Amino acid sequence: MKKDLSTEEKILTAAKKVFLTRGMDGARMQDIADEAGINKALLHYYFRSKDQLFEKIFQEVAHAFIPKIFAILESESTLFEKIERFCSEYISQIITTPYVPIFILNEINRQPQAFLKKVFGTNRPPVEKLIPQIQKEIKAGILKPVDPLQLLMNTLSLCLFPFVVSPMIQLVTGMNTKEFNALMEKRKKEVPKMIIDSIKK
Amino acid sequence: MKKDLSTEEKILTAAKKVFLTRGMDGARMQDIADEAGINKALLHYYFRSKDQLFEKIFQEVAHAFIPKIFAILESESTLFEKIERFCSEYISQIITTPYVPIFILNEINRQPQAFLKKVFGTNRPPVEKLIPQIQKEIKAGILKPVDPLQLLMNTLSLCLFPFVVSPMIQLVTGMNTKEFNALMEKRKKEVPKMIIDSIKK
DNA sequence: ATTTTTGTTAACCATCTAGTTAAATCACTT
DNA sequence: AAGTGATTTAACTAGATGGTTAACAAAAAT
Repeated sequence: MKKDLSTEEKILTAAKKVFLTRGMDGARMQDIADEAGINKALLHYYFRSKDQLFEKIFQEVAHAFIPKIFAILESESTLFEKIERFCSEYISQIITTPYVPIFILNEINRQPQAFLKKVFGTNRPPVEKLIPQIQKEIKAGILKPVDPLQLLMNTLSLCLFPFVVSPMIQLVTGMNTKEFNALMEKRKKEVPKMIIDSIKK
Repeated sequence: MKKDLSTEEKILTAAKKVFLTRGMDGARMQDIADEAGINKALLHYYFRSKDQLFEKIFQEVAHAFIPKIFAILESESTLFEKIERFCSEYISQIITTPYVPIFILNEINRQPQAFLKKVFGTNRPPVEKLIPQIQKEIKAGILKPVDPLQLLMNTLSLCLFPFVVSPMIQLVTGMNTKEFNALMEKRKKEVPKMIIDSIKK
């Protein structure tokens, strides 16, 4: 049973592009077919329904995006090292896939419970392991007494939000994408510095 | 729905709710009619098309949301005062309209240039006036040498982003909306403190 | 009281869109 | 060359959706 992956690959690439830029509701199967250079019926031959195709793309995108958040946070480094690595590596990755954050945010808002289940299954997002470390470092006098949840929110906010408003930033400042990315490159050091300064004793 | 309200008000209230939670593409005219407790034809009697109705809601929402950002920043206060007032007042407002940020972000991404034109007309967003102040305070030795754009991004990120992921936060932590709002209340002081600490000499 | 204007509805229409079908074509085996 | 199954397409269907129409009701104007 030989499979010609090229058509399937073409479809997946096209679907990813269309779903990422237009969202589930805004995407049209015809647009995806056109983008892939094939007939619309062929889409349904490979992926029975729009829902299934979207699901496939969602899984691909979400699993390339979400778990990385937590992999670093679960390593054996110190908190400061984790923050530095997280910001740097995460910003690097998003520069290569700038449409992903808004796509993810929309899914979170469209169906939060389904989103959680699809991304983490029955497990909780592995943040709990981080909290003891923070508390330990507070007791050790390394950190100010800080709410771990606020810390996490600050980190995610500073890394992700600029990408979500990048069209706006580029339009207002007259930057092109390259210049905007250079700005984000700078943030790879500035953001962790700011966060660490705000929590270290 | 309240029966005292005029039909037009009922429609606008319903449309706002549906558009804010589902977005332009996800909203159905029938849903808006149902929400308003009227016939779908009556929608078209009052607002000729979906586009026009959406436009009306967009104007209302955007103009209640965006200019406030800049009003404070243009006042005569010191930079630190501006940052404190901005964070506090903005977070207060968003607590009362939590769906607005994601709605705005989606419009920014859907049609950035149209968004800018609709919100600011031909004028630029009035950020330019802030930059001289920052540069002045840097020369005066009050501030570290800081990129105004990065400062602005940080402020907006820390104020807005948590609301955009609030469904996620509430689900993961098990908070209800009231508890989440209490968390945001705390941020009204913590966020400006963090920002100011990061820039003051 | 009668006409006119405004507000409201049920039924309808046109178009869009996800999804199906049946026939054609290609790749490969015999 | 013919057969076989996988691939691809044009044409089609069913249902959703934005929008219209014509008739009717309520209110305002005369």
